[in-house]
Amino acid sequence: MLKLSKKTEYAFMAARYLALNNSGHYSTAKEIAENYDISHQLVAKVLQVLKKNNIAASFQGVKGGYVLNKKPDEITLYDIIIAVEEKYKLTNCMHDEPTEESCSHIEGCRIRDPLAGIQKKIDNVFINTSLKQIL
Amino acid sequence: MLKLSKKTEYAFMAARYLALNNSGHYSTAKEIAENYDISHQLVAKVLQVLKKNNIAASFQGVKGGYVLNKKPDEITLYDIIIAVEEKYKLTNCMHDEPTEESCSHIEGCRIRDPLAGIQKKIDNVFINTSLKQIL
DNA sequence: TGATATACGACTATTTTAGTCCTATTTAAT
DNA sequence: ATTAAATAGGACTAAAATAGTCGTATATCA
Ligand code: SF4
Ligand code: SF4
Repeated sequence: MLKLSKKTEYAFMAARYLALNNSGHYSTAKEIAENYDISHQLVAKVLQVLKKNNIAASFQGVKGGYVLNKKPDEITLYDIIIAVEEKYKLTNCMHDEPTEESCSHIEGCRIRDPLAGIQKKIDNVFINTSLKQIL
Repeated sequence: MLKLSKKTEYAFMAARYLALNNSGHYSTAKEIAENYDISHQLVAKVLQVLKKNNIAASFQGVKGGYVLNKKPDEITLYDIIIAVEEKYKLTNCMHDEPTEESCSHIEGCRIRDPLAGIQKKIDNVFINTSLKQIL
């Protein structure tokens, strides 16, 4: 309930690592995994997603790895969350255009609008926190 | 990921209903369930918890039911969440005193403190929204 | 005494999250 | 050329959290 997924935590960690190690060489998934003591493969996937969303840039091959694509103060935690979590929303009905599919109670529901307001405020918490602030 | 549980949604709905129907008679779980088209039993449980936490008062028997224990502007969404969700926290390590039990990565983790700050901000979103504001 | 309500524990099913495994491709160094 | 180290990414499994049901006890009114 209102918990951050490990995926997001790993993305924060990885981005943080890249921000702190921007000197010349590319940082690898393995390197990051060992530094934070987390699964190599999970970090690898998260990095791939960060790359896809232009938060990081990647280089393949033996001396390959990742670097950040922007300055740490230009990347918000919101950017990272949105990149990594397809389902970041307080309720199901906030994803697609609301239908019976997304929530069977949508008909009689009277808390949708207030919750949308809450959602915005929570979004803002993450929008207003840059990667730089968690270094 | 950062989703409200149905339990919490039902608690919001139930509290809202009680706030809007405070005229004399006690509101029953069945009544609320029908009004919002949700499971009778789930609402019942949620109401029991609200009672336990002094957000609502209950009366047993044939003409029994529930009423709010405070005015809608004296009840925050945070109160309701805390009542209903034992595990409302961004990360596992924020629950008990952090040990290896709560998170195996706690040793090398460098994002715990920043996340604690985020947690407070999110708490404040719910603390600063009263039941009255979602009527 | 029957009907209707709260109270509450145990259980099941479903969904989401976390994590692993496997294979392909790219590239630097030997 | 070959090998080793890296990204890229799909398929799969395991574990945990969520959602929902069932059954039974107790209280109260008519
Ligand atoms: S219950 Fe209401 S708020 Fe919750 S998902 Fe359904 S429509 Fe949205
Ligand atoms: S990874 Fe860090 S922040 Fe996340 S639960 Fe473990 S200690 Fe807490």
